[in-house]
Amino acid sequence: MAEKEISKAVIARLPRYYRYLGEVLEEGVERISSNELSLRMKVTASQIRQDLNNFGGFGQQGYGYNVKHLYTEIAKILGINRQHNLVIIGAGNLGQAIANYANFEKRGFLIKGMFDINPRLIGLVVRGVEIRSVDDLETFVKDNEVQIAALTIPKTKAPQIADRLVKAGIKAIWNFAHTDLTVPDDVVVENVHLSESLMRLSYRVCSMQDKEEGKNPVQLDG
Amino acid sequence: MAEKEISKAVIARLPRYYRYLGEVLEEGVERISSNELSLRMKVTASQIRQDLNNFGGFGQQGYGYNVKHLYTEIAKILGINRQHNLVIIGAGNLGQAIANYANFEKRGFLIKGMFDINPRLIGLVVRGVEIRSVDDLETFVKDNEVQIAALTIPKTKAPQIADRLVKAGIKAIWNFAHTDLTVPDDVVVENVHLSESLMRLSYRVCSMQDKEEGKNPVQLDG
DNA sequence: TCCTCCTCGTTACTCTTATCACAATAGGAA
DNA sequence: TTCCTATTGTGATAAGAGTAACGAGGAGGA
Repeated sequence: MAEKEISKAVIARLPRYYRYLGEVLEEGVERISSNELSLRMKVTASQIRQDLNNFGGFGQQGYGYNVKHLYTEIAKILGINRQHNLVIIGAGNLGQAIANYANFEKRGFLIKGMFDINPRLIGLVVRGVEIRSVDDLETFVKDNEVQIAALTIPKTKAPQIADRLVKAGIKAIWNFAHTDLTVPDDVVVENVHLSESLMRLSYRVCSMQDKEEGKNPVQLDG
Repeated sequence: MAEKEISKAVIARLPRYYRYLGEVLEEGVERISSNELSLRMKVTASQIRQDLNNFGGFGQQGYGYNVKHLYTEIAKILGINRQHNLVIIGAGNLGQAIANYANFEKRGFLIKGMFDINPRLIGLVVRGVEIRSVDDLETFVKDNEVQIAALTIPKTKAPQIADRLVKAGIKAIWNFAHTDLTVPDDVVVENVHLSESLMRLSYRVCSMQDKEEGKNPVQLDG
């Protein structure tokens, strides 16, 4: 039980391993070596072996990894074999997009409720989930053992809603609002800052352009 | 023109600096030291100084950084002072959520068009942008000098659409499809894999739970 | 004008992360 | 059963990223 802390970078890669293993599994492949997987995923075989070894020896020398077994083991590690109850705060397009993504349910994420302040939306039903008033948030979270809240609301509203969620006993916030949230240590926040993602893209586009333009012109004293 | 390669980690932090500087600017603050900013952002002052220095000395000893100047310089670095023409492929909830986010336009991202295969959606107008048939994709991209495509379509359709975009001369793909795309070296792909983000969240929730449950029980032999 | 203090830019150091290399070992064939 | 091959698990090494420390040089007050 040495409970060695797992690096954040390793965790970040696990879902991708999981996705590729799922594909391999669908192809009917029974076993796979770290080398084969590394070719598909374009990472080094070393990294795959070392990453997996953080959680125990899933492979066998001379054989490789059993795809099905590894797939389910990673699911256990990620906790997507358990059920997570989820609410979505903000029933706009983004909130509805999340609600409509069916695969989340396959991974054990069960959307229990949606909330909004817009009276026109309240009462509507999205994929069998009713949109409720945020006034009922605390009661609902407690009654339905909700662990995770997806926050798809404007940044101005996000901090106060986050506070209310924390007080209601939520364990994690999936934050799409364009701001950083302050929460107690035992509450997890996973940020999805789309605007930052787009800015990174912009940087890379521009630096790519600069590079290509820089190549062509005649160099001084080339 | 030593063109030292900038680390990916540094680029990833720039949008966050930009966001905080924007807030500071709105507060009417004229100058800020790396130390003050580090307290707000909860990173070390060293890191801020070192990150910024990759792009030149924006500060002054004994004074700090001029907020407005630094803000515009980071915008230049990220390329969000230039205009980027954008199309959205997939006019579902996610595509519409992106189209509706007004701030993207402030950052120079101009949504030129939206595309879908669903005949019911074609012809509709979202925020002044008409939804078109994907049949018209190539022509539209060329005629409107579109650089960036946001891909909010199912993973099964994503690779072929990506190929078509690349052939039409697109420079970057903002990929929301749950798959990895293969593109030439001079095309940029920025992935937003929401399901992976949710799995990381799941891991952290579970390991937090395990930790808390592990603390409480009586230890064997204290 | 001069002096002191503040804060940057930069170098040195530490810690983390990724890669390499190889011994150990299971599988499969003869 | 025994040998050979394939491939893991892991310790050593290299690369990268983050932090600390400090000299240099304006800013601002006396």
